Amino acid sequence: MEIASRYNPQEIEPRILNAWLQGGHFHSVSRPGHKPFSIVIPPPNVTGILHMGHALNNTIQDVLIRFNRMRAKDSLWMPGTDHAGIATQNVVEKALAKEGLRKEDLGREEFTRRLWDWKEQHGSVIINQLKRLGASCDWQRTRFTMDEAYSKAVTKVFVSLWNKNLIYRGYYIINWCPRCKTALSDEEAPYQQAQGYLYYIKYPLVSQAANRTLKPGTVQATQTKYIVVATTRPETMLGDVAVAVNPEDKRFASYIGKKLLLPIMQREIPVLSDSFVDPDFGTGAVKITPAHDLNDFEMANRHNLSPIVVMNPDATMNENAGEYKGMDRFKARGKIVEFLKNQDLILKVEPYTNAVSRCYRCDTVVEPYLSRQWFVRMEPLAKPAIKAVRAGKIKFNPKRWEKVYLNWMENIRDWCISRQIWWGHRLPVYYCKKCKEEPGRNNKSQITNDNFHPKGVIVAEERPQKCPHCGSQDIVQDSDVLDTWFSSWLWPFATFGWPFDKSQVSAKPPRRGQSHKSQDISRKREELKYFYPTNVLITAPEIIFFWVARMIMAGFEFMGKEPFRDVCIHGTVRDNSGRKMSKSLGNVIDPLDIIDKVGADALRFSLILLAASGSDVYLSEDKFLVGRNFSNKIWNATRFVFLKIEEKGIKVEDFKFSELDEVDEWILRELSLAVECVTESLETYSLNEAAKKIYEFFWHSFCDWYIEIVKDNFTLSKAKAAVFVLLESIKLLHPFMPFISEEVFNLIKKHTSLPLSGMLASLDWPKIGKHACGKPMGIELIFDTIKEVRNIKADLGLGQKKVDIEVDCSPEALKLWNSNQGWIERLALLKSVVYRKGLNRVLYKNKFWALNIVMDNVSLDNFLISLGKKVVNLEAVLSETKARLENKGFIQNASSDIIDREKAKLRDTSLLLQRLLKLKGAFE
RNA sequence: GGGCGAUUAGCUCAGUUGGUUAGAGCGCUACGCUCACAUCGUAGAGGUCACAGGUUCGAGUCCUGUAUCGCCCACCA
Repeated sequence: MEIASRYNPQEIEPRILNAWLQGGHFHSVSRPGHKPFSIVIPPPNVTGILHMGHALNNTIQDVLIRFNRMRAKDSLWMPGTDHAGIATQNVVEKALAKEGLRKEDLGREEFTRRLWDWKEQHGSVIINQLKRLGASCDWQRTRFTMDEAYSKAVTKVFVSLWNKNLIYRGYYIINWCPRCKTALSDEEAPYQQAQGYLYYIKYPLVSQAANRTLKPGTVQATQTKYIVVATTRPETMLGDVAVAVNPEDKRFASYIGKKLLLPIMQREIPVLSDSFVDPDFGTGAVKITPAHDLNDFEMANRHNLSPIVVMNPDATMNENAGEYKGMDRFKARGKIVEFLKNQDLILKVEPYTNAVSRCYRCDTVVEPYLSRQWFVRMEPLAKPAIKAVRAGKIKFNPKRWEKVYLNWMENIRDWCISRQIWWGHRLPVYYCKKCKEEPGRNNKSQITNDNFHPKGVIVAEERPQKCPHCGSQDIVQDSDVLDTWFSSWLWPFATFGWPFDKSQVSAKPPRRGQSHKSQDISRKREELKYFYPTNVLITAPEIIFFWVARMIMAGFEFMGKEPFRDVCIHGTVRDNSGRKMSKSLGNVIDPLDIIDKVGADALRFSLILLAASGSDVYLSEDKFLVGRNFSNKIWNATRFVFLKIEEKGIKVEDFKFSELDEVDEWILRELSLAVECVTESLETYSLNEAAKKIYEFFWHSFCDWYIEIVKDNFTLSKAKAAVFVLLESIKLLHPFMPFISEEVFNLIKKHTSLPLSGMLASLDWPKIGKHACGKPMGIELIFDTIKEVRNIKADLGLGQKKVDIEVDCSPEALKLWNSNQGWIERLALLKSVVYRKGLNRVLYKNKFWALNIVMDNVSLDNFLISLGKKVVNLEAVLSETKARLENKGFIQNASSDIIDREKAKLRDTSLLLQRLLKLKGAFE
C-alpha cells in the first residue's frame, strides 16, 4: 500500500498548486448565458508579506470563489497589489540609506526608477505567498495600481472630478510630518497617548496693559486683568489671532469684544465667543491658532480671522516667530515657557496626558499644519452612496457595520489627496509659469481657497503643449503625487481596463477582421459589463472608511452602479490574549510558518472554524491542530477505503447502487443533509457553520459510524457507497481544504475505474437531496442502543470486556438485529447476542426492543450512582412537565404541537422513570 | 463625549422568529497501541447562561437598568 499513514502536505501542496496553475483552472472569461460571480481582492501592499489577517481575508474569498466555481458560475477573483506610496518609498529609501544615499541625491527620476526596480524584483512576493495559501485568483489578470492602464483611470478620474468642481486646491490643516515633509492622511498619523504638560498662560487685557511692555523688569502682568488660557503647545501661541470663550459663559461675558495683548508678540488679539468652546474644560478660554490647529482654523474661518503660520516645513520656527525664528519647535517651547515664567505670565503647569499624532513611518510627532493641498469634495459623492446602502442595494454583513458606514458618510469631510512624495500617480496638474507662478505650498498667511478654475492652472489627462490662456510653453507639472487610496477606490472597475483608452497596447496578436486594439477593448468592455458589479467584498472593519466607502462612491460616480452587492466584514486577528498581532509586540504568528508545519489546508480550515461571523480571531499556534488533525483524519479515511478496495480486489466502476442496506441509506441521507446545510451556509456567508457541518459529518458520521460498521464486511456495494460519500465529501470540503481534497480526488481516480477526469476544482458541486431517503429506519436506534450498552458497561467496570447480551424484540426488529449483528457485536464489544422473549431484567428499552447484559460478580456502585442521577433528572423533568401541562395559561397559549410534544414527553419520561425505578429496586 | 459589540463549561465559542433535560471543539479524568488514523478510539466529569428588575403560561433568547471588558468615531485647547 503506497498511501502514507500520515498526511504530508509539504509533498502534496506544491504539486497540486502547480497542476491548478498549469491547467488554467482559475482563469475566467465572460460567457453569455452563464452566471458571473466576481470578487476583487483587497490589494495588498506591494511591499507586503503575508500575515494572518491576509490569510483569513483571502481564505474567506477563496472559499466563496471555489464554491461558486463549482456551482458552474463564471467565477472571477481579480488579484493585484497596491503601490502603497509612502510605505514603498520608505522601503526603498531605507535600502538607499545603506548605500549612504538620500533620495535627493538621486533626484526624482532616478529615485523613481529605483522604486520600479524594487517593485520588479520584490513586488510579487506576496502574490506567491497567496498562491501557497491556495488562493484561486485569476493570476493572469494580476493588476498593479500603477500599471499604465490603471494610471490612465486615475488621471481620468482626477480630471473628471476637477471638471465637475469636485476637486479643489485649498488651504487646510493637515497632518504634516516635518521629517518626511509631506502631508499625511489621518490613518498615516495614528494617535498615541503621550505624557506632556498643560500650561496655563495669562493673556492681559489691552485696556490695562496698553502702553505697557511686558519685558523683564517692567510692569508685572499680575497687576493687570487677564484671561488665562491652557495649552499643551505653548510655541503655537506665537501664531495666536484671538482667544475664544463660550457665549454662555458668564465668567467671560464682560471680556467679549475686548482686546488682549498676546504676550511675547505684543499683538493685540480679540476675545470672541464661539459655542465650540467648552466652558468646563481647562479655563474655559481657548487661544486661537488657526495655522496650527484644526479647530482653531475652523473657528477663525467663522470669525474671519487670518491665520499666522509660525513654523517652517521642517518644524523650525519661521520669520513670524520673532526672536524664536530658526529655533526647533520643542526648543522654542522651552524658551517660551521660561520667558513667560520670568514674566509671571504662567499661572500653573500641570502634567497632562493627551493624544499626539506620530508619523507611522518615522515616529516623528506630526504637526497640525496649515498647508495648501488638493482635496476632493466628498458630500456630493457621498449622497448616492448613502442612498444605495439605505435602499439595501449594498448589504453589510454583519449588518451592524451599516450604521458605522452611514454615520461616517453622513458626516463626511473633504479628502486631502495630495502627498509630497515621489512614488505614486503624479497629479495631472500643470502650471503656466507665465500666467501664475506655482504657488509656494507653505508660509501662507492668507486663506484664499482657489476659484473654480484658476488662471494658469491646467488640469488635463495629457501634458499640455502650451498654456491655453496665454500660449506660453513654460509649463511645469505639480510635483505632488496622489494618496494611494485615490487609486484603490477605482479598483473594482479599473482592474477591468476601464476607461478602455484606445492607446492601450494589447499583448495579444490581432485576430482576423479586426484590429487587435479594438478587439481587445470590446472584449474588456464586455467583461466589465459582465463581472461588474462584483458580488461581494471581503474586508476588515478598519478598511470601511478608507476603502469600502470610497469604492462605493467611485462606483456610483464613474460606473453609475454599486461596485459590489454584499460587504462581509470579518474580525481582526489577535494573539491569544487579545492583542493585535504586531512585529513590535513580537506576538506574530507567521502563516507561512504554519503552512510549513501543518499545511495550507489546516491553516485555512482552522481559521474559518475560529472566525465566527465577524468576530475577532484569537490565535495561538496550537489552534491549528484542529485543522491538522482533521487533514489527517480525511487522509486516513481515504487510505482505509482504498486499502480495503485493494485488499478485496474490488473494482468500483460506477455508482449504480443495487443493494443498499439500512446503514448505506443512513449515511447517504446524512450526506444529503450535510450537502444541504453546507450549501445554505455558504450562500449566506456563514463559512464557519459550513465548515463545522463538514467536520461533523465526515468525522462523526462517516468515520465514526459508517467506516467502523463496514470494516469487516467490505463488499462491492459498501465500496461504492464509501467512495461515493468520499467523493461528495471532498467536493464539500474543497472550498475550505483545496489541496487535500484535490489529492483525495487523485486517489479516487487512481484506485477506481470511475469516469472521472479533470481536477476537483472544476467539478460540479453536489446536488441537494439527490440521495435523501424518506424510509423510516431503526438504524439510529441501533446506534443509540450501542452507545447505551457501552455506557452501562463503563459504569459496570466492563469497559473493554466482551459481554453477552439478551434482547427481546418484535420479529421485524429481529430481522434488523440479525442482518446487522456482526458489526453490532464488534462496536458494542459483545461476545454474543441471544434473542428471547421476556427478560428477567431490563437495562435498556426503547419502542422496539429491550435489552439485558448478562453479568455476574461485578461492582454495581458506579452503575447505581449513574442510575440514581438519571432518576433524579427524570423526576425533575417529569414534575416540570406535569406542572406545565397543568398550567391553564400554557394550555391556552402554547401552540398545539408544543402541547403534544409536552404530552409525549410526559408519557415517555414516566415510562422510563418507572423502568429505572424498577431496575434500581431490583438491585437494592 | 458619543456610538457599537461582548459577558453561556477551565479555555475558545455555537445557540436561528421566546417552547424537550443549554451544545461543540480544545483541555481534563478513566480505559484502550481493536490490522485507516494515538494527529486515534470509547466513556465520563464540568454551566444558578455577568448582575438586578420587568414583560410572558414559559426568557440564555425580548425590554429597562447596573457592572466589567473590548472596539470604533470625535475638534476638547
